[in-house]
Amino acid sequence: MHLYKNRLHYMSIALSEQEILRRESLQQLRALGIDPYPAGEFIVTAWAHDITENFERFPDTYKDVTLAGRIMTRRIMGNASFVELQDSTGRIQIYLKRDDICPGEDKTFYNTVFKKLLDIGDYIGVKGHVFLTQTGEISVHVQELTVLSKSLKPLPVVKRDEEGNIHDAFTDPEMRYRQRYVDLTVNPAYKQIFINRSKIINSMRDYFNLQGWMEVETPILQPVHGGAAARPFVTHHNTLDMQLFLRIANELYLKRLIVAGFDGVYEFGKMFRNEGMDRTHNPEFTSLELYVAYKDYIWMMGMVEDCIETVARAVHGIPVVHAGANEINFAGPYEKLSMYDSILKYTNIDVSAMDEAALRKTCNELGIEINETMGKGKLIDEIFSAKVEANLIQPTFITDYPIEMTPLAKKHRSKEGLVERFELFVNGKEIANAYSELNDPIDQRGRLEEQLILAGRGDDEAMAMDDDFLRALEYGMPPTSGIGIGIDRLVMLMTNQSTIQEVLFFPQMRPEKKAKMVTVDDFINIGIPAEWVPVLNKMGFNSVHELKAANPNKVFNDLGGMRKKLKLDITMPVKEDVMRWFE
RNA sequence: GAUUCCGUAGCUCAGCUGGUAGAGCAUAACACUUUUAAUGUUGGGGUCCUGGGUUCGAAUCCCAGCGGGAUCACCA
Repeated sequence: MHLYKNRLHYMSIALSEQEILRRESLQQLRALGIDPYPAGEFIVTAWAHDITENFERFPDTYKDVTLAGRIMTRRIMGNASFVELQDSTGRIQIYLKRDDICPGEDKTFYNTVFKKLLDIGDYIGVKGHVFLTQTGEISVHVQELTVLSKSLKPLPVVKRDEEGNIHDAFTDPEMRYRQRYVDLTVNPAYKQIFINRSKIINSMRDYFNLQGWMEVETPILQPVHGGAAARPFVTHHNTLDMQLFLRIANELYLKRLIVAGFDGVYEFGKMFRNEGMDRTHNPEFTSLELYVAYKDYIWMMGMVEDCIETVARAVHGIPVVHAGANEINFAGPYEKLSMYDSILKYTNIDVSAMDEAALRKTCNELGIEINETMGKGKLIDEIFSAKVEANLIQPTFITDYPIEMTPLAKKHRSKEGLVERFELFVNGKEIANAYSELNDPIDQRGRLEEQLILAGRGDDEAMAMDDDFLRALEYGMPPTSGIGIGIDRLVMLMTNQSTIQEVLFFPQMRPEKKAKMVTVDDFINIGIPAEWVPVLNKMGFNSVHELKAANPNKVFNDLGGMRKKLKLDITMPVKEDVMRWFE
């Protein structure tokens, strides 16, 4: 009890005035016999969006409704009040009359509980009938009100005027991302992005399942990080005493499942790459990987056209999507350009026959920065990135990449030096990457050995050797086509967002700065009364060490000042005692 | 990692060449039975991000740190 009291006392200094008031309201609710956090089920029969959409057509269906949500605004006018209630579907105005919710003599529930003890952000349940106010707003006339959950921290209040202009918007990206729960409460329009994200993933899953392909899960903790070119996160397993990596890709495991005899396998999963963060990169991101046996990359292009169009229709009803200033049409077929042809088209330079020296010269002429570690494939990629990518607004397949860039794809069936690979570009960004998968185990071993040489040259993204994967290939993998789709970027495209943070509920952030550990016991041990410890903390002394470094006379004077300022009803220590703290 | 801008009340933000900390909303009190950015009157609320420095005096000027945004580099 004593400890509890101290904690309350400590909090009352650390909390804002409004937070203290809400805690007091909480106690008063309990004192009135109202549980601010009731345990029982509250049966909801109606939702805001449905009522505002359908009330005028079917007024008779809304004569007895029960809904639940948060109080978002209150307009109290004496013995009648208007409240905007927000539930998962939207907002609706509710109308409360004192004598309706307090039919007897005792008006405490309206005058005290509703008017004084409830706040913006509190969850309530209401039962009543839907009607039209004099000003024509669909509202719920409340007969019964139930407190469902008390909110102790004030929500930011976002106001909208008649023209729909937003005032005092909650827009600080740091607060929005760190406290997504607040963001989505006061900016509910952002919920649509995440609803659409779910629709996108579900429509793809439905599409794949309809083809008879199987959803699988493969290891996130991997002893060898393979399947992509990126720096990994490293961790350690205690029992096995071994280094493990968080996967940068799942490609090699899915191929093992094709070896195992499945015709089609796919996985939606998080990948982890220990690299930069910006508006298109988060350290963990979601990819979809799909592998289908007996298919090639040409077949895969048709599958992608069909699948992505299905996704666009699932979200928007039509295959046309707005992305920034562009209008993108996902109805296939999409334009197909070989990598060399695309460079020819946008630069008038034919790089198809160039050797490494000629490519270096071309890069220099185009003003593209290069370095010695770059091989032929990387140089071509640099030219492509700099001169072509941004032009690819409508969905475009770029096909037939140089072999040096792509150690896991099959050699082109007819063109020397190329592989059977395509990437799908939309709105200037890569959305998907697909191959006719390399299933020749000897060729695969050779290609991974070339990667080791690149690594030796200083390329820290070169792929690692995976002997077990090679062993699997040696048993035999059927001809297979595989594809990877960056789900976050697909969602960005489909929801017209320019930053990845907007399509992730909890984007990676630096850790919040924590308040220094307050060592209450240490203060008490040197003779400081417990009730004065929070005051010292408030004055900025978070450890005994910090306190002892201060001027004892000033501390004594300041204690008096704080006592007055905070209107504390605690005994002032005598000066001799304070001086003793510093011995 | 580089450049640049920012950090003031619960929220959104003012605060000039340095001189006692401001507004709107929120909050508290009173009034008000169909309002809707409700209204009217009256209050309370601040570690001006942190730490140094210059100065008689710093939210303001200088330095360092922390945190965030934007642009660029690497990457999907």
